[in-house]
Amino acid sequence: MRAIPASFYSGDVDRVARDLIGATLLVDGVGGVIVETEAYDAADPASHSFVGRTARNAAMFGPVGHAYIYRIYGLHLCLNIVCGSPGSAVLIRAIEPLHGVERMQERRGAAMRVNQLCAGPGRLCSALGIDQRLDGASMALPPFALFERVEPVSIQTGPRIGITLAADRLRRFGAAGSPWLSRRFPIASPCTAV
DNA sequence: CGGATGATCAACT
DNA sequence: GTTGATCATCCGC
Repeated sequence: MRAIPASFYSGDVDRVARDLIGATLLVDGVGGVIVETEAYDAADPASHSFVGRTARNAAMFGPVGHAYIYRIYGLHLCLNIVCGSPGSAVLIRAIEPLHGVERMQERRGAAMRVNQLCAGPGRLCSALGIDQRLDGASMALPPFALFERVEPVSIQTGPRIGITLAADRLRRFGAAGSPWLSRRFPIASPCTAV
């Protein structure tokens, strides 16, 4: 497996969000293959960075390839990877659990169904043991590890989830037909092979 | 099953 | 005081 270099994150955020589908994400050896992402940037009303740099979103304007982690709805954490244009990032929404599934189950509870372990940004952070202190940390250094996609994937596009502003933009990307998605894509949404 | 609800934090008005 | 890039649980079919 080839580690993802910093150059991977330059250029169009949507392209990065697409290329991260199929990549392998590990936190302290626990993780799997990314199957769902969303793209955000400073020109996007739905993005935290739309209002400019603040204390919370500072990482979004920091080094490329680092993590932007924030708390949502008072309880859950979400993991983003900072991209080339300032204020842009990719939200990691779901992965296929492959490594350290036992540790994930310890964290999420044994009752949790395996296909729900990492299906959603909050669940994913919980299962991988991500905490807010990792905000701003490099995705290329421990405890993180990121590896490039090896197999070709069919990628589906659709509207982002939980968004009210700019809800019509198709900036959610997923491995077509994957059983590990947080939600199914609307039928007849665009699908491209990569 | 599907929809409603409450949990609980931090940024911003 | 309000509002979220959410999730687990409860309740009604």
